[in-house]
Amino acid sequence: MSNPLPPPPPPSTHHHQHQPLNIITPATTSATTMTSAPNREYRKGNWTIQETLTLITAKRLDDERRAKPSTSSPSKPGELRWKWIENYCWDHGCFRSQNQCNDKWDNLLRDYKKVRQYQSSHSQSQSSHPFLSYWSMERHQRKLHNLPTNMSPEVFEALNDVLQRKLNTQQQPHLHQPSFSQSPEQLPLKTDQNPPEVDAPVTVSEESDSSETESSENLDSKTKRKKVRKIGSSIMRSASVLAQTLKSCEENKEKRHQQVMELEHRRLQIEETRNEVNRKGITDLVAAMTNLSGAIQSLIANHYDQT
DNA sequence: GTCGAGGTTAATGCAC
DNA sequence: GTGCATTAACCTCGAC
Repeated sequence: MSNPLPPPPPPSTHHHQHQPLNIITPATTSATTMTSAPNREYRKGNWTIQETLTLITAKRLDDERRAKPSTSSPSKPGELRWKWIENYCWDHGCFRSQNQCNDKWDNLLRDYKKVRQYQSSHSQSQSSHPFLSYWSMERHQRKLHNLPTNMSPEVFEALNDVLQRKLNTQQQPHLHQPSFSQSPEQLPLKTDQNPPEVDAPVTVSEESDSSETESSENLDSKTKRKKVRKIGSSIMRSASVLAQTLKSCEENKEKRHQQVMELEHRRLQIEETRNEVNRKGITDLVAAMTNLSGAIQSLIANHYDQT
């Protein structure tokens, strides 16, 4: 578990690209209880999946840490959230700065939401042609749909987990709505939902916002749009659950009807067979009687001849 | 100040 | 070398 490698110092931090605040940070502002390095050389370049997963874990732990009201330090005054995450990452072999973590998180969320949006909104199109899941798409197909081309399932799952936990912890204190506290995979990936082509290639409904009794006089159109989106997504989710239930109900009804028809058909067949057997029995009986009477008659005739 | 969302830019790698 | 795709990083805005 422990990372054997020390922070790999990049050989040279020559040509920079818009370097964030802290290429080498004294970390004097670190308010976490974790590692506080005197100076750090942050890794550049693309994020590996392992780094990404570490970041996601850090984010989840940070959310949990902050969600607990009673714990020692939910958020110390002045504490920089992303500094805590940076420290966690640093302790787990991901040598990135807080800004890098923040940016990466933003970009991850964008991709995640695109995929989730696609999965949930297109899943219903089974009527005409089968829904092509993001995960079974080719690269170029993903591109066609303006989706990230290489989101890995592990990362998606991990993000999903974090967002679900967050959503649940946000909802629980206010109102207990067990209906949507499902397991991580459920919400976005149950692709059989029924989103009625609602429109708007907008970003995803993050959460079904519950506390919105605030005054909305000063909200500009953008804010309104966001709220409408949230409400819309809540309605969509409810509608999809309802549609799912109705659909399965309808399917069960149809199945039962088919079973009844099948039974009826079988009963008729049996009836017919029985009739056939009866008819044949009677015919045989008549033939036997005829034979018998013929035999009796010839017997009588013989008797008279002898006398 | 923090956070999320969204737009944008710059660096990088790859194919031709 | 050029064009394109990808992605890290920057920037702005609004909400809290």
